[in-house]
Amino acid sequence: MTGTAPMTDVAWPGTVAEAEAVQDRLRPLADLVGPGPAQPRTIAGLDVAYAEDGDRLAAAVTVLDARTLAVLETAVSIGRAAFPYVPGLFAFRELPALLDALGRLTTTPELLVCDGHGLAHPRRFGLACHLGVLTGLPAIGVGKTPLVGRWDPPAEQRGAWTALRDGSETVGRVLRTRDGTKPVFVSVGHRMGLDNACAQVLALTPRYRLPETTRQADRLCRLALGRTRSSDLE
DNA sequence: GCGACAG
DNA sequence: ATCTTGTCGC
Repeated sequence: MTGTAPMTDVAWPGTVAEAEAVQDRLRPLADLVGPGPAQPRTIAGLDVAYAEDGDRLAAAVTVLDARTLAVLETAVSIGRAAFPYVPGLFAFRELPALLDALGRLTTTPELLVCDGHGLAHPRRFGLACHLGVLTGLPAIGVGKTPLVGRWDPPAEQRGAWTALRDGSETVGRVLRTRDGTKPVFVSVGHRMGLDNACAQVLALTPRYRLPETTRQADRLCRLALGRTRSSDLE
């Protein structure tokens, strides 16, 4: 009755200054060291696909069995971008849709793997931190390209890594998930330390560069967007 | 002042 | 993110 869209009845930033203020206010709530489950049973992947035209989007969550990587449950949410794309404020764009999709799951995943950064962010509060704090669930960020920081290229072998540093701080790791392939950028989100975050990412990438969780979510949101293209909400 | 800049 | 063909490699 009251909610199909979880965040529509609360204040949502309308300006860059407001959004940055929200990040500064929530940042202290993120747990950046909690070890998190060493052997999570279920891991969720989240991703969003956008329509070629405007800001119409489809968010997807896929819950996988951490051991077999089999898909256990999925959920999608169709909506519109809640904020323009601004590097550093990316979360405000898709958070409402992602939370809505998460709310449609019947099970609660033990870890969220986000498509984007966590601590490796200008104000140290990227999407993974934000999603983790709002849900209270352990969360990590896996980005395909850097947002902040400097690093040395890791060795070519899968598993090799180097520190991602911003100024004097280590904000994440540049991790090779496949021999001779472009590395990914792993950073802490909430309730899980960097060592475990990287271990989880390696366990999720037995064959491809990106985590299986992310790959499944990517497939699903693109499919959902296509299904709605010529039907649903105008 | 001039770039860089998650998705 | 999305728009896009072929091409190199396992």
